[in-house]
Amino acid sequence: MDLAERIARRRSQRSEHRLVVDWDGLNPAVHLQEPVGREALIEALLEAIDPLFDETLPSNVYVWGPAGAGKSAIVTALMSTLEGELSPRQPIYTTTRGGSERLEIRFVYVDARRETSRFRIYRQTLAALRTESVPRRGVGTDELRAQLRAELATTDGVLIAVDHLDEPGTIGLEDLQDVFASFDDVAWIGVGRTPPDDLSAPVPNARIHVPRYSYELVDILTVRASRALSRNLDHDQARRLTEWAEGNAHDALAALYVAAVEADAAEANRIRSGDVERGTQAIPRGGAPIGRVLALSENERVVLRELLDLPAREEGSIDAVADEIAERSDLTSSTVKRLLYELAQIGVLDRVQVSVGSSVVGRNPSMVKPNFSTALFERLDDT
DNA sequence: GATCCACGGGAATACACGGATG
DNA sequence: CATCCGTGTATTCCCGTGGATC
Repeated sequence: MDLAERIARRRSQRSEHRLVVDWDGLNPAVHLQEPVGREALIEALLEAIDPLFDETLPSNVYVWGPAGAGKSAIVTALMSTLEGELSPRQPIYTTTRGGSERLEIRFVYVDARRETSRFRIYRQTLAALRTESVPRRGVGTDELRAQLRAELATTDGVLIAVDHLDEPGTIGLEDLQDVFASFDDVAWIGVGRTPPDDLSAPVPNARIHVPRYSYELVDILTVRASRALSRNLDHDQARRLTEWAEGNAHDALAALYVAAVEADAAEANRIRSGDVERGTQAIPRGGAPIGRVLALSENERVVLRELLDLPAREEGSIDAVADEIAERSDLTSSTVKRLLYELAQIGVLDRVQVSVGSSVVGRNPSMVKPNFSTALFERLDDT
């Protein structure tokens, strides 16, 4: 979108009193093409993968830092730009025997929250590299690995970024080493929260620490808001959000998103401080990131949706809640119960002791409550 | 026929608590 | 008083089965 177009769009939006021009601009799970306030880190990352620019694969890299520090933002932006700049837009070469066709290094981003098995990682990588369809079932992991190996031969190597390692429910750095151990023409960037010293697996020498945001977060909110809103965000409100979020960009953006929803619903022409207030109240600090929740399987999200729809979800043991949800879905109570426990284990739900009357015998039941922004989930979880 | 993996259910383990035991 | 035991529930762990796909 060029400048004139942007201006025109704003004017027309303004005249319709639309505050929010582009919801994705505020979506914590969607990253900017051009990260803000992380120039030094990007430089460090480029340095680590420098051999690429001589058309050789770099060594593996480990990127780590706390939640909401912008790891995904940097890595996704880097990978998509590299794929755009250094890889052919479409493969136009024909493989002439003995010909010296110039191959290319390719770039793939994999979200370990979605690709939870070795099979899926191979599959996702393969799907990113080739245009023909990739089997989902009926073919073994070894077969898929062989197909990937064959596909790699048509490239000069692949740099694969695997995000969200070592989170509850995702594979770890150790698994990643193993998955690509037998590939010479693959280098990877592993991304996780765990400090290298706390990992038992061998960690690549190239390590990039992404620290929590401090002042930069104000700029990020400001830039995001300027893209997403037809009116600028007050500097004070941006500051208030970053302080409340203690530097966690996800939480700050999520709160801003909800604030925008409030303002939009009220047909306000700017985000008011009451909106920000309600935004912050709608986000559990340090809860599960919305991207985590959206990456859950269909049935896990069904369970969450039903849970949120339950008339009185504040009370009710897991057992009782599972029964109710089972009635409203085509899952068994037993399966719903298992899913609820699993969601609690990965931090999407919180388990809280239900204060129970004295008479009962046996272990005390607990109930679950969401540990993520339900407002955001309800808006972003389409289908 | 092979393969992956989501379901579903049951086995094993953890916990709560009153009462018995040392 | 500290520990163990029995009973009843909650929670975690595990694995066989079957659907969908190749």
